[in-house]
This record gives sequence, C-alpha cells and structure tokens, in this order.
Amino acid sequence: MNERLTLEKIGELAGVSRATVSRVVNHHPNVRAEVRERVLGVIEETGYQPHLIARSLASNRSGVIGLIIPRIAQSLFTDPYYPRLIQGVAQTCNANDVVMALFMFHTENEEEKLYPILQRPGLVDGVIIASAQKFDPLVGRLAANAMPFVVIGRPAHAPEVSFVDVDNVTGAYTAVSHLIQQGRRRIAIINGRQDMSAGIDRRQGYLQALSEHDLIADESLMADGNFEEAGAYDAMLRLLPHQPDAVFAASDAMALGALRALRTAAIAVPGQIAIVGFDDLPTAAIASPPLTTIRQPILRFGALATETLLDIIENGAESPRHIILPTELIIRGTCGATIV
Amino acid sequence: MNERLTLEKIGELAGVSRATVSRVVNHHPNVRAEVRERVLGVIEETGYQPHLIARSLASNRSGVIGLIIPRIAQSLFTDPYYPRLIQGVAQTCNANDVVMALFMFHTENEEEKLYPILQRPGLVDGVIIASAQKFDPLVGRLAANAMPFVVIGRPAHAPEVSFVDVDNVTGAYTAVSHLIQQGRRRIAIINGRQDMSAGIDRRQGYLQALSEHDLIADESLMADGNFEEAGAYDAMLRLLPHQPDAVFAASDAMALGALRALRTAAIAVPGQIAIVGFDDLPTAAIASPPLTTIRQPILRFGALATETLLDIIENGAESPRHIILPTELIIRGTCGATIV
DNA sequence: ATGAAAGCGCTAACAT
DNA sequence: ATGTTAGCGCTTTCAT
Repeated sequence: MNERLTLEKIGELAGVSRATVSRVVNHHPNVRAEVRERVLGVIEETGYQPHLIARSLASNRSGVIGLIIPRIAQSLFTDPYYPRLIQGVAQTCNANDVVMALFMFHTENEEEKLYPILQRPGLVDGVIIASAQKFDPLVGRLAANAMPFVVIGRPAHAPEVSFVDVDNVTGAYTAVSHLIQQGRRRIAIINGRQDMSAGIDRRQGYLQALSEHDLIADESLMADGNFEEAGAYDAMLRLLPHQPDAVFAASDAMALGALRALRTAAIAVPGQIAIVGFDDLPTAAIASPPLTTIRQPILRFGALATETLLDIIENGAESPRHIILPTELIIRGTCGATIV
Repeated sequence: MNERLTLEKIGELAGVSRATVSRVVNHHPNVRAEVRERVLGVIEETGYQPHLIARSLASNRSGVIGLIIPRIAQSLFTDPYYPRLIQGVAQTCNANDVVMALFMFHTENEEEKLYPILQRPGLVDGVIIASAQKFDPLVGRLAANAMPFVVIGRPAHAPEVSFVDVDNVTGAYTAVSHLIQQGRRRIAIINGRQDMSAGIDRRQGYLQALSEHDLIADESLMADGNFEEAGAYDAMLRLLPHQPDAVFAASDAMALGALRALRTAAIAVPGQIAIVGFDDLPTAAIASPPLTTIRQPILRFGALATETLLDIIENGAESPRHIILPTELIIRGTCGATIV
C-alpha cells in the first residue's frame, strides 16, 4: 500500500521544507528556478496530489460552488432547459478549476438539509440559485450567511441581489408582434407559472404587444400551462373553443404540447393556427412543423452566472450585478412567415 | 458580524469541553442525558453548524460523492436519459445526507482535472461513473487510488468492478421478438454506439431474436445511429431503400429520429413500418404515434448505484457487486399491436 | 461520562 | 529565497 504523500514527505525527498513545496505547487514566485525544478521532479515521480480538503481548511476556500435547482422543476424530466443550464455551469466550472455540487430537492424537508452546507466558510464557496421563483426563501438565508450567490432569473428583491436573466418582456413582445405582422389578430397565450419571473414577464410582453397594436387583451384567450408539456396540451384544448388564430406559448416545451393538441384536433399549423414558442430548445428545430421561437442563450446563462459568482467570491460584491441578456426571434415553420 | 461558531465556543457556553460537544453532535452514546440537553440547547440558541470541511479533514470522510458523466454524452441536450439518471442519484444522496458533485467534461484535457480530485482521501468519498463506455480509462485510475466506485453500465473489466446495468440483451430480444410476433419479417436495427455496452448488448439481443426465429440477419438492414436523434434520422433514410417492415431503435431518442424520418418520407407508422424503441423516456408516450418501447428503470439505476456506492464506502467491497435490472415491454402505437 | 491533547495536510505570516 | 511556526475546526485516542 502506498502511504499517503504529504507536502512534508515531498519536501523531505527534495531536500526542502514543506513551505517551499507548497509555494511550488501554488505557483508562488518566490522559489529559485533550480529548486522549483527539483521539487517538480519529485512531484512528478511520486505522483503527489495535494489534499484538497486540507487545503480548503487552511485557506478557507473549498473550490466548490453549488448549483441549486428549484424544487418545482419537475419538468426536468421532459424539458431540456435545466440540463442545458447545468451544462453551461459545468463548462465554466471546468474552465476555472472549480467543482460543481448539484442540489436538487423534492420536498421542503430535503431542502432544509441545505442549510448546514450553506455555512460560510464551509463546503461551498458560493451558490447559483437556478430558481427564478419570484419569492425564494433561500435568498434571505444566503444573505444572512454572507454566502456569495447569484440567481438565475429575476428575483423579487432584485435591487439587492446579483442575478442574470434574459429580457423576457422584450422576447415575448417580439414573438407576439411577429404574429401580428403575419396578420393574426386573435392571439392566445399559454402562460408559464405566474410565481416565476419568466412566467410573469413573458405574459407582460404579450400584453404590451397587444396594446401597442391596438388589439384588446381577451381573458378567454389566456390559459395556464404551468411551463409543462402536458399542461399546455390541456390549455390548448381549452383555448380552442374561443377560436384563436395564433398562440404564443411561454416555453418551447409548452409550444410542443400545444402542437400535440392541435395535431390531435386535426387543426393545421400554421394554416389555421400559428404558434411561437420561447427558449429555442434543440427539440424545437426538429418538431413538425419546426417551431418558430424566441431563442434564449441558456448555455450562456450558466456560464455568465458562474463567472459572475466566481468574480463575487474573488472580489466581493460592492454592488450587486444585474445581467440581462437579449433574445432573438428564430423564424421556422409554425408561425406562417416565409423565411427570407 | 457574527464570529464563526466553533465547537470550542459552544463548549464554553455550555460549560463542557469541545470533545463533549463533538460527541453530542455526532450522537455518541457516552454523554449524560442532562449534559446532552444543555449542549443541544446552546446549539439551538446559537444556530451552530459544524464546519464540514474541518470535519472531513479530521475524519477522512467528505460526505461528497462524485457523479461522472461521460464526455461523449453530447446527447445530454436532447436525450433526457442523463437528466433522469442525475435525478435518481440526487434523490438518494438527499436521503443519505451526502452531497453530489457533478462532473461533465467536453475535452480529454478537462478530464484530467479529475485526477487530483480522485485522491483518496480527498474531496469525494467515492464516485459513480455513468459511462458504460466499454473501455474506460478512468476505471484503472480509480482502482489505483483505492477510490470506491461503481459504474453504470457493464464495463470491460466487469468481473473485478462493481456495476449496475440493465439487461440490455434480453430487452432488445424482447423488442425484436415482439415485432416478429406482429408478423414483421424484414426487421431493421438502428444501432447505438458500439463502444458502449448498451449499444453492443442491444445489438446482440436483436441478432439473437432473429436467429431464434429463423430469420437471417441482413447487414443492409443494420445502420448506426450513434444514440442520437439526428444520427437515427439519417440512418432511417439510409435504411429505407432496403424496404424494412419494422425497425428496432436501440434508444427512444433514436426511435424518435426514425419516426421523424418516416414522417418526412410520408411512410405510415405502424402501417408500413413498425418501430420499437428502448428506454421509455417521458417523450416516448407523447410521440405521435406513441412509441412502443422497452422500459428501463433509469431512476432506479441512479438510486441503486448510489446506494451501492455508499455501501461500499461504508463497508468496503470484499467482492464486487453486479446488479442487473430487468426491462419491460411497453406496448403503444408504433408497433402495430392491439393493446389488450 | 468527560477532558486533555494529538493530529488530519495544508496555507500564510513571520523570521531569517 | 527559504524555513519555522502557528493555526484552520474537527475527530479521536488516551487518561481520568
């Protein structure tokens, strides 16, 4: 059995003190080139790796950040939004040599297990809350612990909190305006959850587009899809009697649900009813017909959130950072527009 | 600012030594009930939480397990397999009060960053490799570090390694036999990657079913889909000229790709060509027509892998554990069978 | 049942 | 430029 290698032992083998070895490992400048070489040689030979936990304890830094996925994200099953986000965070973690701890909970009870972990200093140096729940109790907790964090989505206490979000209002506005330009007049909406900023803001963009084009907002053309495929399927069926000629779905997963409902009902898309979604998930392009949608840079989200968090951990947050990303209209088959 | 609470301080407040507080926190029996009460009282009042990193260093246990997603899983974008798996692991981690560190890499270069983390003792107490790559270099590394691990899927060095897998051969066999029972004779296969055990084994099950029913295996009816939707779309198109009357796709994502190709080519499913997939992803049920498939208990996978790993960490692995889960044929619309 | 003390492997301040 | 030393907060013998 190979004994555990320690700094001390490496120092012994290289004929220097443990401190010098530490300096070499951490690229501290104050080491003579010759000595550095020698130490690196020994490290190479022995295959020494620093003990990360010991390092963490001494340096008050774990090199771990947490990513917290909200409890309500049951849609994780069918909606690639979160996987995508996770991937964005993972990439940036890799690039910065930090490791990602992923937290996903199903019950409030489980969620409480987070609290010991949210100590500062402790297991994680900071966390990303992928919640976007309008009122997230975690936010208060985190602030109290002086734990660096950034939220994805726009939380209720926005001014005091660092977040990265997409411009949901403008995105939805663009989607609906596009539909109007195609000559649609009875434009329905399938809403996302109204306790999440994305749901609220997209609804607002919809209303804004209607009013700016002098269309009246008709309650009977609004249904809730809960950000889920199945929810949107039902919502679409409820909408049908009120004869919309277009639907704006507040997420692609929901647009796909609407599409399925329309297929079931044998209604032509975009012939009788046009659809625009939101997200531009990979599945959007391969739907039939391919989905016109608002592209949201999900990967960038994850990356930016991570970079922002690391920056806050490193340099502190004198003032909260608010990052809002633009969206992009992707015209495909379901809106009835001719692609130029 | 609130000073960081330590065992020492709690002991001071409760009038006992730090050791006693430690015993209370860790439910050690040797503490008088009265003292225990008093200490717990102080802990409650002060909101003390143990410093996990310090605990790890002293106890040689981090309470963190790693989940390693293979580099090749680009399909993470479109295929809910891995999200599902992650969820299974997360649930079991929560239930056992351990935290999950998620590792996803894109380049070999990134993958090397794992190695320092794979020290034992170190940041993680053990890892789950969700690879199922036939030859995974990680496996050797891990064994060398005496790092407990279990792999999901059947690795090349199976006998020495603990793994949990699904019975892919029998699953595929069942799928193809079902097709044969429906009267199909020219049954094509869209293969998954042949460097992963799932891909290899499902192909074998296919061949086995053919031979047992005295059908000859026709190379021109076999195409590679690489476990990806787009790959299967192309594969289906290549298969068409050879006039199959059925297709077994080695994953649902690929079955969906085949379905899309068939829709494009205006070929009736299951009228002209029947399809059976593999996985039973949530999307399978809402495809049109709904997908007949082989259900694979992905969530159970994650759970079992985690439980097994924790057991190995706790009790060591005198002999490797091999867990093989059964599959189930789910009959829906694409196979042409009447549902009883 | 409780306390004293050693040490886990590292970083960093201080001394040289 | 290098070594010495004092912790980081906890667990865990070993005394008592």
